[in-house]
Amino acid sequence: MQALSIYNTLSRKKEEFKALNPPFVGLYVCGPTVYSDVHLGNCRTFISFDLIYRYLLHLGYKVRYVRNITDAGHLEGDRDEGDDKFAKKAKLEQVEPMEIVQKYTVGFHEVLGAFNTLPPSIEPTATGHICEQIEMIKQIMVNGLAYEVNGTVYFDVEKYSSEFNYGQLTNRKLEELLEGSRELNGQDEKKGKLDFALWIAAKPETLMRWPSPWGWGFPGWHIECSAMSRKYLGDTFDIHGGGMDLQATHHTNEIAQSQACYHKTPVNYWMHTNMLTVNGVRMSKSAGNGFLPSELFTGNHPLLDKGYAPMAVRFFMLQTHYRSTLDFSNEALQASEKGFERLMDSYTTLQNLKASNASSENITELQTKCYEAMNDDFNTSILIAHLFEAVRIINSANDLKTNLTQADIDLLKKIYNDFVFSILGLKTEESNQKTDAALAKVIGHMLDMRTRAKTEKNFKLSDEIRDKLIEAGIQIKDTREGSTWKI
RNA sequence: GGUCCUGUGGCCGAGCGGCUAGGCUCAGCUCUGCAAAAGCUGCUACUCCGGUUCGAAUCCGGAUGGGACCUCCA
Repeated sequence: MQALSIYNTLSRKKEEFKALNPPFVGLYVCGPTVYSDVHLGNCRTFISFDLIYRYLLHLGYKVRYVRNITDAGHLEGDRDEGDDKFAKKAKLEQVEPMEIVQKYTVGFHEVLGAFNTLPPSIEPTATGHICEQIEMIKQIMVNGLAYEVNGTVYFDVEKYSSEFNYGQLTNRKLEELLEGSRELNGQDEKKGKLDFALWIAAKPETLMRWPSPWGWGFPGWHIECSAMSRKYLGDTFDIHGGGMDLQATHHTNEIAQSQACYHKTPVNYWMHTNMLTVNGVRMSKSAGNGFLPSELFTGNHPLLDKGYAPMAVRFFMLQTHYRSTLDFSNEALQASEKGFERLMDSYTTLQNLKASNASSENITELQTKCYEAMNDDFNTSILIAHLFEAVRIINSANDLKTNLTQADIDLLKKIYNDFVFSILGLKTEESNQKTDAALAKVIGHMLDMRTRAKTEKNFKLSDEIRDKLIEAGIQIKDTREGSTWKI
C-alpha cells in the first residue's frame, strides 16, 4: 500500500508526507475571525481539516493541531487604518469589542460541535499573543525588512524579494504582482504598494490598543499566525492549512514574515481547501449569498427547501474532495441525505448479520482500498464509494444472497468504526434513550398486532396499522424473520 | 486588464493515457397478500474544433462557457 501523499500548494503537486519529527506532526489551520456568525463556507474548511486531523491521528501520529481565533487586528479594507472588524461591530452594537469576540467564539464552537469536529489541541487568540507579535516585528525591523512611519510598521516587500521568493505560494513573480496591484495615492504612508502593515498605530477613537515600541496600536492581521504557529509548533513545522482565499495574501505574507524574522522555511506542506459555492458563485459574507448553519439545520432561509441534519451536511461535504469547489443546492443535499441514511442503516443491519461458514466477498481487499483512497491526498469521494460497496455487501448478506464469515463481519464492523465514525467523523443522530425505549416497546406491540392480523388474513386491519405508523413517520420493513421498523 | 483553475450522464460528484467510481433520480425484475425496504438489471457520459498516440474524458494547441485571486472573507 502506498504511503500518505498530500497535495502541497508550494510545489503544486502531490508529495509523499514525511513528518519532520515522527511520530509528531504539527498542524496549523487559520481559524475564524470572530466578528460575526460563521457561515457554511467557513465550516467546510474546518470540516476538511477535521478529517485531515482525524486521519493523521488514525495513522498513529501524535498531532498537535493549532487553530487560532482572530480576535484583533483584522481590518475591513486594505487601507491599514481605522478600526478593525471587532471594534466596528462593537460600536454598532454598543458593547465591548471583547463581548463581540466572546459571543461569536461561543457560537463558532457550538456550530463546529454540531458538525462533530474534534477540538484542536491549542486554540490561541491574537489578543493573547501581543507580546510575541511585537517581538517578531522587532526582529524583522532589526533584519532590515520593515520600517516605521508615524507609529505604523510596514513590511518591505520589495526589499524582501531581493533575498527571498515572495510569490512562491502562488507561483507569481514580483513584477506581476506589482503590475496587478493598486497604485499608491498621496495619503499612503507605505513605500511600496505591496507593503503591508505589521503594526498599526491607534487613532484616538481606536478601542482595542496595546502599548508597543512604536506607541499605542494593534497588530496587523497576518503577524498573529506567524507568531503563534512559531510559538507552539516551532520555526519549521509540518502542515499549514486554510481556505484557498487566504493563499494569495494571508499565507504569502505569513511566509514572508517568518522568513524575514528567522530565515527559515516555516512550513513543509501548505494545504488549501476549496470554496463552497451557491449557484456557482462563492459563498461569502460580502456577497450576501451565505446562510448560517442554524438556518441550514432548521431550513429557515429562502434558499432552503427544508432543514438538514448536521451529519447529513457533513456527509454532503465529504462526498466532494477538499480541493474541489462544492456547489450547494437543495437537490444535491437531499441526494446526500438519502445516501447517508442508507450508509447508516446498513450499519444497523450489520449488527444483526448471521455468519456463514464460507465467504463470497473479499473484505480485506475492500479495507485496503479504503486506505488507498485516504492515502491519496485524503480522497473521501473514493473512500465513500468503497463504503457503499460495503453497504451493498452487507445488504446482500442480509438478503442471504451472499455469504460472510464471522471474520468478514468483524472486519466490516472495524471498517465502519475506523472509516465512517473515526475518520469521516460521522455519527448517528443523538437520541433520548428513555423515550426511545418506550417508543420501541409501543411499536413492537403494534407490529405484533399487525402480524397477528396478517396471519388471520385480516389485511384491512394490518394495512391500517401500517398506514397509521407511516403517518407517524415510522417505516416498516417486512423480512423473513418478521417486521422491523425505523423512524 | 493581469495570474490561475475549471467545463463529466436527468442532478451531485470521482477518475487525469487502455480496466470506463460512487450517491441521488428514473424504468424493469426478484421478494411480498399488497406495499415499503433490500437486491439485481438497464439508462454508458466526458463543452467544441484540431493534433500527439496502436489507443485520450485523461496529454498538446485553439475556440467557447463558468469560476477564483489580484481588494475584507475559510
